Amino acid sequence: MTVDPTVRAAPGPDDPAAAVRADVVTWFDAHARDLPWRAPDRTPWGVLVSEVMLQQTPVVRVEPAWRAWMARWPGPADLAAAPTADVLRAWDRLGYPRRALWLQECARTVVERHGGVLPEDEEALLALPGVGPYTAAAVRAFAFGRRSVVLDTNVRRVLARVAAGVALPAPTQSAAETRLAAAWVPDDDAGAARWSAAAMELGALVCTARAPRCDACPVAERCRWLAAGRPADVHAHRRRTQAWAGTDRQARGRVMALLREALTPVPHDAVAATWSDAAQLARCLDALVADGLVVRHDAPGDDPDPAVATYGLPR
DNA sequence: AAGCCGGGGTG
DNA sequence: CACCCAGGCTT
Repeated sequence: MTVDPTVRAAPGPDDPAAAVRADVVTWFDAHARDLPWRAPDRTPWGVLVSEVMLQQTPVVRVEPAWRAWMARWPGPADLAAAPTADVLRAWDRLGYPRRALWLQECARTVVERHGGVLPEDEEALLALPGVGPYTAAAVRAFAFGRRSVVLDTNVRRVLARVAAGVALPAPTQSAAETRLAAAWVPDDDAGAARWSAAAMELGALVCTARAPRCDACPVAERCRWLAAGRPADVHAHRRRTQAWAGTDRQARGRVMALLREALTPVPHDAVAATWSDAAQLARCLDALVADGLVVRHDAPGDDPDPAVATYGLPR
């Protein structure tokens, strides 16, 4: 079904949502973290870089990486011209290195299709590699100060508790949830951007997933979940934590860590030493090559035997 | 809608 | 040691 993004919050002085928004924004003004991508000298491109890095990676790990990254490649043209191997090394251990690939592709698209200027239009943003509904909305709000429905894991959790009265949002995002979030976003551009930033910050610092600090919450008196006695998560039985040990993701991570450190192509034997299951490693290497994260150099005489090939990061 | 894709800090 | 983190892409 389609969701009308023009749905507005009900006006009026007795609107409880408006009261919550006002208090959350006031709290944000006093408690917002001093993050570099919020600094006055930030650029729209810098905001986009931060949003991509923050996809599933915590703020504390992103901050130093973002500073180094922006110092090295300040704008999309700089990143577009960089060797991909350097980009993947700079990504370091932020995780999900395909994001680094997408970010460079994004930079090249911005240069080629938008003259090196990040577009404000939501459709144009969504068309960029690695930019999905969240990131497009976040860039519109935080880089350009435009109204958008920013719905990340923090906002989902805040609305689940304050508005819906449940411990945590459902495992998968619903259309009703998007509609609710849209209804909570103020009409005006500046107010909308401020609310989104404030709601995310509240979710990150106070209304946390693990141990919420309701005693420090600016809207504790209006929270449906707290009023209900903080009932347990209804969806707990459906949540499945992703396995790690022995998975392809761990194997891929081993390979990428090895190749990031290598200054010259790595012989297959050295790659094989990082993983005991040879068949699994072979699959992962094929997948990494297909993803564009790894390049396989066949031995002279065009021998396709993977056992005598060498591996490296793409130039 | 569900599965896949890193890595590390934390309760 | 399970859980969580400013998600996106593919099927």
